[in-house]
Amino acid sequence: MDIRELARHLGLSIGTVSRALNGRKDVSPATRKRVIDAAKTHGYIPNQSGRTLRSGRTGTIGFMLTLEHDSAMHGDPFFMALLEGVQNGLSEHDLDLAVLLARKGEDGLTFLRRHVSRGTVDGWVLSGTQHEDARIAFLLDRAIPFVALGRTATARDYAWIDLDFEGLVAESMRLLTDAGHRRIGLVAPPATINNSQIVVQAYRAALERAGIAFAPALVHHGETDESDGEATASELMALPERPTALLLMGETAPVGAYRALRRMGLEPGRDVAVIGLRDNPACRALSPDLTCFSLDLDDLGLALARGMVAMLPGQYDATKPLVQQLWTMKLRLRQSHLAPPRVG
Amino acid sequence: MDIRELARHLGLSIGTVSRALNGRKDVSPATRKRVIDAAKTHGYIPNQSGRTLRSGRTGTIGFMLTLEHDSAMHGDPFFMALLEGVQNGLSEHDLDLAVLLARKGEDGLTFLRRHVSRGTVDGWVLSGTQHEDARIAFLLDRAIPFVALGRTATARDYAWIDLDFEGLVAESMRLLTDAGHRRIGLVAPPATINNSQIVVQAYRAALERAGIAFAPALVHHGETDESDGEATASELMALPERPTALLLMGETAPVGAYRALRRMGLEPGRDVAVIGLRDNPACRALSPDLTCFSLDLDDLGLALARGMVAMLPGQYDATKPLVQQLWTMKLRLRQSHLAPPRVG
DNA sequence: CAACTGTCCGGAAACGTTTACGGTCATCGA
DNA sequence: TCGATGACCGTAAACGTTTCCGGACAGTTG
Repeated sequence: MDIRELARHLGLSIGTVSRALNGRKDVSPATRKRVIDAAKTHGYIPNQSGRTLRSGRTGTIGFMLTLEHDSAMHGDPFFMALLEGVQNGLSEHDLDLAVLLARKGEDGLTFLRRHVSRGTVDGWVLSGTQHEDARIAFLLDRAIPFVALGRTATARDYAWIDLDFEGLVAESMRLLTDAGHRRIGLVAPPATINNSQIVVQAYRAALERAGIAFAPALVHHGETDESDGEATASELMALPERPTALLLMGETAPVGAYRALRRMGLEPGRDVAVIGLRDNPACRALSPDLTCFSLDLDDLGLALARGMVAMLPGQYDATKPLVQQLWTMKLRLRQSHLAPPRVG
Repeated sequence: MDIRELARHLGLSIGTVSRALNGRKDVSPATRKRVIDAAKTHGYIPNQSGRTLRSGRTGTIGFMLTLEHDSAMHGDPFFMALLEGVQNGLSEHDLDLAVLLARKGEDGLTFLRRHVSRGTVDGWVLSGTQHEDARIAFLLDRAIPFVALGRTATARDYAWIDLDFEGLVAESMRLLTDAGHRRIGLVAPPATINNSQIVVQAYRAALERAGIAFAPALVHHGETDESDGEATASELMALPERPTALLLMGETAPVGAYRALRRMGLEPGRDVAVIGLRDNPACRALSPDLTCFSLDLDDLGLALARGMVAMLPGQYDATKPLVQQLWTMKLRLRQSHLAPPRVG
């Protein structure tokens, strides 16, 4: 069933049917209703290729998932929950969400270039932003709508939403330094990831505020999944002057860290203070309960969708400021941070 | 840069350029090379809408994610890891993967109908198959290629890959009944989900084999996420004759169950035997270590991709049998199942 | 040498939709 | 009453690509 057939059924021209369905002017209310009813009963749904080819619009927003640098996301429940929020926000504007994965060995830029020239989607939600992110420049240069989940180093203006890692780290560090901890291990994402830089800066600022010297050995950059959490926790605790507290900026890193600590005969929350990143199922499974931060992913997804829609040609208003939001996460005080600053 | 411009650059016709790029006959090796080189240097990538409109092929496979009945997947790391495997398998055939989410309040069938008539993708990977799944019939009727992750009740023949829940439950039950457990609580997915039926059947068969009467009160159907795991574990343990063992068929249900047990003063693995479904980060965080089953999601994803590709028009061979695989999961014996069958 | 065969390429018609542009009425104000 | 103004609808040209068809030419065969 295509538009031609539907038009024939109605005794109308193709053009009128199209205008009626798309809510354009130059159609009488009576015929519009007639067309819409007929479309419904005949189950007519416009072919997307034809529509896109002509109008340039796809009605779909792409969520770019690279799995390239962020292997930490594999077992990561973060995105699954986020996606639903994004789709809900987009549904309000009759848009669909398509999560696109880069191919094996394909870097983010060629992935994006490929999909952009193919015209797969109308706009992009970017995640896992690097400190220097070529994707941002690429999209800005061609004026392609996007919103980034995460900031980057660029001076150029673009729409982003990011978690308030500064605040999160500052709050964690205050908690620990106030309790007397002076050697605090930090597990941060790979240095290329923008958040990693932010985390380390906030960490150093907190140290300075507390009058503690910065010890590079206490900071570890790398993947932040479970196995890496285990490996780096072991390394940190094997240091000659080992830390009395650990700050783990990964979704599942605490799971591995707990295991590493126990293997060394150390009990989290009693012998070593531990603070995690986000209150996810994996972290909720830990015992003693992990002190970490919580976040409503549905809301975050909704905000991303709204930010995205605001960038679309129909909605875009150059006079309005771009969406640039910092999302604070709420500290969940539990037991794992309670270990006193005992020296090993 | 479109094909017309590229053709002009080369002094060739559009048709020849298209044929050269698509590896068709009727092009001399010399000009083919010239065309391909020019396309690369000029960064020409065919527009997908034009291509699809004419050929009917999109070069994309859709992974249908409903989030409708399976809210258990929200915090579920299962799919994230699976998707990468699927994409890797599809990349071998130059196909892309698009994860499509149903809109809020949109049921699976209308979602599918919408995308099928829009021509979004060439084929589908279905998950969360219901016992009576209208999507299967819909796709079969229109001869649209698909592979389902999960079986259904239909007698019709189609491609599927499923986890061996029969074997998984049988092995778990044998473990428990051999140890003397006679009251075993079961937490299964909602009854509409096909796996739920299989699980319960295997559960009942195992009981019969062990000469134990079936007690309906010990079986709970419902969501199997963390909070539901907590709620149903509480319910089951509040029974007048409470179970001495729990079999939890959800990714994160054990996390909630552990919490529920401890709140009642019961220690998993000592006072109550617990067996979980899959060895994911959340379950690895539990202590005592959860006895459960492991599975290589990369391989599973790859198999899904291969099964999908085999259904595509170019590859489909009616003489070959459809992909219908049962994937066995390996039992990981740890501590949580060790509780003796003490009566409360 | 004629007829045939095959290789390589250009021309042009699709695919299904949107949308600019005219055209036909009826209505309205002067 | 007549031109002007809208309201409404049909026509046709795009959008970018694939693919069928036929033509030109060279090589091969009888």
